[in-house]
Amino acid sequence: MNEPRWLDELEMAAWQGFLEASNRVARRLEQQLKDEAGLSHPQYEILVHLAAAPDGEIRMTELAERLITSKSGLTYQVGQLERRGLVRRRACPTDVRGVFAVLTDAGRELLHRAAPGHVAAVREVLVDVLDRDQLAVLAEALGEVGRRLRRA
Amino acid sequence: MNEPRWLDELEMAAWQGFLEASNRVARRLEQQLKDEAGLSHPQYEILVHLAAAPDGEIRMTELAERLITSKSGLTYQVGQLERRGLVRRRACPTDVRGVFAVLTDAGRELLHRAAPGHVAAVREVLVDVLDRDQLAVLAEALGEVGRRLRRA
DNA sequence: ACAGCGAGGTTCGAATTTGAACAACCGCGT
DNA sequence: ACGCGGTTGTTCAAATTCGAACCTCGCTGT
Repeated sequence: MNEPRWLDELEMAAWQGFLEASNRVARRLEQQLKDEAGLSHPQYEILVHLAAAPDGEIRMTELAERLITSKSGLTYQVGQLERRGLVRRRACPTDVRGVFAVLTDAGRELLHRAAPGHVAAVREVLVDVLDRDQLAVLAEALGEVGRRLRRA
Repeated sequence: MNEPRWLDELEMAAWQGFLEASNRVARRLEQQLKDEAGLSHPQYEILVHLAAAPDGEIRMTELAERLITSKSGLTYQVGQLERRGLVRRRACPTDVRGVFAVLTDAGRELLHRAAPGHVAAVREVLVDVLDRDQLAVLAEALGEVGRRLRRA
């Protein structure tokens, strides 16, 4: 506990900016998705990842890692989506324990309807607010931040 | 409902980087604070804001806005901190409805003990990962993102 | 003075989240 | 073959979050 290297002005500004932007953006998108598509952000992300995967299906554990959420949390949300017919579970043929989350037609359809509004919101709150240079630095810098934490 | 403007590669990289970094950083800090100080991140933030305020006290609504949380959420967390003697409530003299959240000595003390480890973690996951130029862009760009959402 | 509009906080119920505990199972090494 | 450590997904209780309803009260216009 000998070296409290505090943050200087620039570091503090970056950190606080990051914190505030994270919270506000998350809050805004949560609301937008709820209003326009009846989905929570975690649920929307599940659909997005499934839609991007081959055959629209991903193993539960793998999906939980991509979504950066707990396994139990994913079990719950997939359950919710399953009740609404947007996702379905499929047993893994090669591993009895394994379970695939599979995007249904209804799920894919809802995603198609929800995506435009969501992208528009993402543009409004972040992408269209910044210029190309800023976007490039964001991608580079935050990409590295994420990558490091992914390993740890 | 005309054709939506999808995100190009750079925009997508920036957005995904932002999302992943937000989640992973939040998750990491949450864990760090819980382990080393027995505080959740929202709780830590409450202490920080109070410590930075004149007389270590802030009105509930004002505090909720700064923390970017709901009023009811703040009521709950202040309740938790109060039970632990880290914060105390004080009636507002000029407005009977008003309530100040006040940092206690114990709260200030715990914050002093928790801060070094927290700052170290912030450095480890974000600040020390980036160079000065990147920090400057982050501060500028995300500052603007936050500012816009604050108004809306 | 006073009615009405809104702000300030809390309370309430419903929805989520997390980690720990569990049960079942895979597959490597001997 | 067989034992065991490590995985997989779910269940469970506890903690947290949110928004809506609510009550009290401050402020403004008349």
